[in-house]
Amino acid sequence: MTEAARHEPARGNETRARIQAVALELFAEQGYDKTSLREIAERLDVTKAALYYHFRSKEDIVASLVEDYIGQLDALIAWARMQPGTGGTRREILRRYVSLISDGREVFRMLHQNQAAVSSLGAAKQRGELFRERMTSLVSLLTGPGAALDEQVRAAMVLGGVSVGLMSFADEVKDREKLCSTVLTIACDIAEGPERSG
Amino acid sequence: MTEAARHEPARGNETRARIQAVALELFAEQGYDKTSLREIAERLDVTKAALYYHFRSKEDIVASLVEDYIGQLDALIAWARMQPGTGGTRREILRRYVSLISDGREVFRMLHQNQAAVSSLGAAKQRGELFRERMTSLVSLLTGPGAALDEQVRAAMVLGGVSVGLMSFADEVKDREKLCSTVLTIACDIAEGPERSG
DNA sequence: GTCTATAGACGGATAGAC
DNA sequence: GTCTATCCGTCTATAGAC
Repeated sequence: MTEAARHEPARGNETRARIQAVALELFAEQGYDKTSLREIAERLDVTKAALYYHFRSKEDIVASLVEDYIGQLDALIAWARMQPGTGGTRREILRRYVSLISDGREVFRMLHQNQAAVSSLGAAKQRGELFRERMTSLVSLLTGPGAALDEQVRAAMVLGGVSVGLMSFADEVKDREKLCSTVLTIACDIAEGPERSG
Repeated sequence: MTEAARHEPARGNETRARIQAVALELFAEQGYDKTSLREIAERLDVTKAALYYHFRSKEDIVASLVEDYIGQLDALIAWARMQPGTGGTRREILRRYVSLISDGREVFRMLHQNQAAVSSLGAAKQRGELFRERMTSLVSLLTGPGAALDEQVRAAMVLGGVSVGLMSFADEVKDREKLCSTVLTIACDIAEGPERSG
């Protein structure tokens, strides 16, 4: 074959990517339910029907957006499960988690602005509750098995704090790298809080 | 008048409250947009039209739900503005904030599951961005004016952590008071972190 | 790959009887 | 306060031409 694989024509994927970009922006901005396919199509100067060439349904568009992000989260969890439960591992988990959210901040924001809408998606249900489940896993990995309640609460608060810290200041900071390292430093500080004597 | 005030008949307010309760549950469970007035009416064994006697619109229902919660948040901010910027004040802000979220956890959950949907409500826009604005105020009150970036980030992470901590474990803990005090203790610990030497 | 046209369903909201 | 009936708008999705 002198060309790219038949079912992945270059132009087609370009258009597909443009659809995803516009959909992501609109979903995050004004919500999944309030964004119609007509609106997405208008922004791209195509018609609704054109969208259906690239995606089976509206749900399919959001699913394609979430897919990669969830995959990375699962990869992080899988990696963490194979590491020793040391302080160094926990810091590395947080470091990777911060990077993951920072890199996928658009999707992350969209996801959290539309939790109810996205959670009730058929595909989402098959994959389990998108977030709750993964957050529980990460909490376990940060605390170790059979941790006391307050350790679990602390770990959950660290993860929640990372999200809020990154998202709240994402738009009003010039140097994203610096924001990430600030958040990471604080997160590690919090996570190690109760074990300072150990 | 031997009866209650004419425009607040007992039965009417009972029904109104039942509508609010059902709506809150459904909005939180499956989302604002995916919950139709027909569905709410069916649960109450009345018709859609009956709902319109108690509320002008669907938007009006959710607005009535949010009203009280936002009012309490504003009251907390107003109170905090009149206090001295001491460590004791900051702890008291956090204590009240924890109570506020714990008491209004149903509304809080609904609100966060439907951020996009609720934010684009007309009434919401008039009151300013429901959350962002208030969170910024609270961050200022926790850090004092002109704080460095990392102090602001830390304060934002504390507030985010409180929400996540309370919501994540709300369903799997028997003693809510204890969860609140655990979260508060950790929140204060985090908030005081960088000032330990001062 | 993109178009026009339309099917088919559902939602919010109102009118007016009781 | 609650009902029946209905209007009108919008949406997702599909059929079929180009």
